[in-house]
Amino acid sequence: MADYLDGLNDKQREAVLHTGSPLLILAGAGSGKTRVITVKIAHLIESLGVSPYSILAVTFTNRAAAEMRHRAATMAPAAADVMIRTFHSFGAWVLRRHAALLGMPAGFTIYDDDDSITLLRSIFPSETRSTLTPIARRISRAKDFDLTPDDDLGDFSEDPEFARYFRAYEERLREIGNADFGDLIRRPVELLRTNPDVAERMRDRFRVILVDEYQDSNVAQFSLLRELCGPSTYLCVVGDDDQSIYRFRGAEVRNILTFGDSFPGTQLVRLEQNYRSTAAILRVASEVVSHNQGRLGKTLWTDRAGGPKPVLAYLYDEDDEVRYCMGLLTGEQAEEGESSIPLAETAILYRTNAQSRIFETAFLRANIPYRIVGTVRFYEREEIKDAVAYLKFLANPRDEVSVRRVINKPSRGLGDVTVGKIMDYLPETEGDVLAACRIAVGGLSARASTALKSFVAIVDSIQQSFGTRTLAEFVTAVISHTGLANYHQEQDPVAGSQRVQNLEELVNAASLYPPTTEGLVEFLEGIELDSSRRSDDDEQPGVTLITMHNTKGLEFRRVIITGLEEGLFPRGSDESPDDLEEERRLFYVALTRARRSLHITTCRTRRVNGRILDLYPSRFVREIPQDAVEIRGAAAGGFGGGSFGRSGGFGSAAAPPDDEFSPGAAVYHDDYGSGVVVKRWMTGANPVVLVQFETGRTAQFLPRYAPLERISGDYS
DNA sequence: TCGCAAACTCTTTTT
DNA sequence: GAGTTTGCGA
Repeated sequence: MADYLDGLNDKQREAVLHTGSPLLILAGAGSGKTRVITVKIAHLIESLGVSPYSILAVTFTNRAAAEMRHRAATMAPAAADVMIRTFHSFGAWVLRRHAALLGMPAGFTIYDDDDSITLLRSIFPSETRSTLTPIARRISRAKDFDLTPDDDLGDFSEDPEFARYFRAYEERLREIGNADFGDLIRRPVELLRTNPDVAERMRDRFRVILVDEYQDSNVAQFSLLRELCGPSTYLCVVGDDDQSIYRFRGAEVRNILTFGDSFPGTQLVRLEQNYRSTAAILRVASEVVSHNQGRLGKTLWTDRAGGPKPVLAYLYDEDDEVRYCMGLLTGEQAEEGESSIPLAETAILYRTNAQSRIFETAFLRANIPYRIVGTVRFYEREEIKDAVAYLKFLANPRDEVSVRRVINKPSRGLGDVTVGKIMDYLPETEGDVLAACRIAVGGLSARASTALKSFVAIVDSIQQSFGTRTLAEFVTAVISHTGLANYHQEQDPVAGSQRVQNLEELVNAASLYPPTTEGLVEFLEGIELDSSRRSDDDEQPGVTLITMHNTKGLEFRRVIITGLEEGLFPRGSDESPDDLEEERRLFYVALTRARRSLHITTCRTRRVNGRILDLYPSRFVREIPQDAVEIRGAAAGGFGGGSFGRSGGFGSAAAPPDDEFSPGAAVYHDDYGSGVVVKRWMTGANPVVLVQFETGRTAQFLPRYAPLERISGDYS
């Protein structure tokens, strides 16, 4: 037996060696999932003689794809030829090859959510961005479910007009010839369904399909798998229903729950031995997730006994939270025997990106090195999107959205009115925007006409220089010719140089591609689909600041999960039981990232959007058995109505009757003094009140939890 | 058409 | 707090 099988446990080995029927590997957190997939790839190639060319491995993130590629190739060099891609990148690969069959230009580029909104705005100029944003989101969601405007969209919107928006959007997108994220999955499905010969060839090529993180697949992705799998395809999916955290973007836990029904004869292998965390950490995680109903069920175990008890810290506010974290980092408050955990082995986790700022500011001031994962993605930076828009326009001359972005950037006197006039000529030019500009020049005011001429001249000169030098040189030329570099430099002298640096990074990235149309398109696709690309590649080791979502697949020696407050995590708004369970799974993911040391913090007060909110510990905190954690901070003293100190477990809140706080009621708050309730509304099941205090400050509270009392003297 | 200021609202998570 | 919309003056 090949030596790569050494060191696998029985279940892992069973999963690797399995052949024949479809296989579902239910892999708990830290159970060696990636190892099993990579060994399986090596085994398929080296022991079973499967051609690497006929293996397709699909992941959800570029990071996971890169890691899998690396590990597989290390084990079996031939694995370098395996197609390992994200779902979206695979979809783009399929589309690129068969674009003509779907009436798309081969040089189509990809619209992100922002571009979709711009497109909607160009179709419905009288609607504001804020009305179109939710529509764009719904369209995107409908596509996740493999739906078209002709399908029954009742589940997506009560608005009967929704189908109209959706249809108009689809029509315009097809005229332009570009694809949005949803199309990267849905249109390949369409292609395979309507072109049996193409589907046949595809199935002939990919004899083995492996899918990672299957619990996060959506309906459209399931459809794609369905079309790709013929009677002789070997399909193996790996996932963990407890780690499904992307429902909001269409992920269907049901895909994994009902996998066996969809693919009859499925074998199930459970990987339940955890190699990552201590028993103390696993206990917390298991207890928390056991509160969920919809589970396949799975018991993680480890033989790694011992390790410090996880710490639950009750803190005053977010500043206190920062101090607490810094204390851990600098070793002042480190747990026994753990003072030597290096910064690079520590991660601070939070629910929303906005929570990172305060850590960033504090760490900068205290000179604590940190790296922040995933806030402003490289491609989403304004200057990058600008430069890319010029390039996209070059790749697809019908790309109205990109033209709208840059036609007046830097400002050359071409406003909405003029742009509208230009676009009116699109039908005459079959959508070619540059041609429309050329026609429009004649029918404009002298000023606008001159401005437009200069834009056309710039685009012309860019076009002519394309292909005459390396792609990097070309991109450099675009950035300087268009005036973008100067524009961003002057626009903001402080941030400007950073922006110019980012543009230089874009040039760097371009140097990897040839100066051909194909090279350009590939370059753009790489940028559009890989948001993990970072502009500041100073990979100095430091604390990791990261959202819980982003930690999937990662692990750290020490993990600090912050902001365990009701309303923040779980996020309170419009919570359905399903939403709540998803939040709980997210907590489970966060907890199981920790190898040895785990801290959980909860604050009684937090500034959210400039307002100070009184908060109550997350219900998830109450789901942790008291004896499973060491409690630090203000827990014993009690606050906010004394709910913490009560016997019978933390969290037996003494909730005042809700109707005490109707508008007009005079109230007294322990910290802010007296005031009047001005507004009262419901957030989920919780009433929220807005109080105007005599000091002039206003604040929102959950009266159930806040130290807020009714006093005599109504104003109503 | 542009730039500025004031008002307003909405607030997750990501390919 | 940020991003967006709206209104006004140049």
